[in-house]
Amino acid sequence: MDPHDKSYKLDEKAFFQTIGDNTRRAILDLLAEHGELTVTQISEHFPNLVRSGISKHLMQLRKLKLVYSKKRGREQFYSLNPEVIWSVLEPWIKKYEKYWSKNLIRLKQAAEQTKQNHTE
Amino acid sequence: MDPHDKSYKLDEKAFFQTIGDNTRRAILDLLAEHGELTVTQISEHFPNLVRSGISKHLMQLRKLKLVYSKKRGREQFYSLNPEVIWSVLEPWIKKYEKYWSKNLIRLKQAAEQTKQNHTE
DNA sequence: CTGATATGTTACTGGCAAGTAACACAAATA
DNA sequence: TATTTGTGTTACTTGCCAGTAACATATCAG
Repeated sequence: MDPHDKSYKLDEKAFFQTIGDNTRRAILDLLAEHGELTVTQISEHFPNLVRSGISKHLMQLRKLKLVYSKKRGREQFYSLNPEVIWSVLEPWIKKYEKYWSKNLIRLKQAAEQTKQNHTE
Repeated sequence: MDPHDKSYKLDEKAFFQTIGDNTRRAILDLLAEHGELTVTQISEHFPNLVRSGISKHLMQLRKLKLVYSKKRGREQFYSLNPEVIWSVLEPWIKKYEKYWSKNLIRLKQAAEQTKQNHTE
């Protein structure tokens, strides 16, 4: 599966199974917090796992395009790809939106505050 | 977020693993569409699976409280519990909200339209 | 009561996925 | 050049889970 293939469509099953793993969800959290990290830097946060295992998790996240990855020298830098995460989550959420109007109103307020804080 | 903090990942893991299964996600879709269904009615939508397997899936959804269940006579009726679904999803989403302000703005609009259509 | 229907439970099996170890290879460094 | 460092790959093992079959229990119909 080519991560640069534009026609590649991420399915819900693969997505939810992927983030159903504690280690991969923790990796996404680390990337959300630190922005850009190498494999070694990520591995240092998991002293109970070997580095090659972390590398395998990162390859899965890459395949699903949940993370960006670019190589500089011999180091591979990973960072979050929130658009893809949202592109899978949003359609699934919207199927239930008729039950969730009140909750979405609350989320809307959070979004507006965020927009004020981040005028990017 | 500390990936070694055990308290934060328990519910999320079970939740994402649960909806990572195609059959269980399809069951939730059925309940979202039809409102309230018995085990037999749900099973009829899965001709390739035996009924006891569907019952096991429903028990998992019950255990996580993703569905309501009430017994009438010898029939067990299941329906969606969207509040619990959202209660797990929202905190996870919010960790990335600084990346998602634009997306949340769009979702807010959907929420407001929904509120107008369902004035409940 | 007798039998049929609706649901849940348990033991079992096959397949998949996480983790590891050992290796391969490229890039930096001495 | 030789060596170390950073990353990815492969074979292997282990544990878990979806699905099934057989059974248990409760409720309804005749």
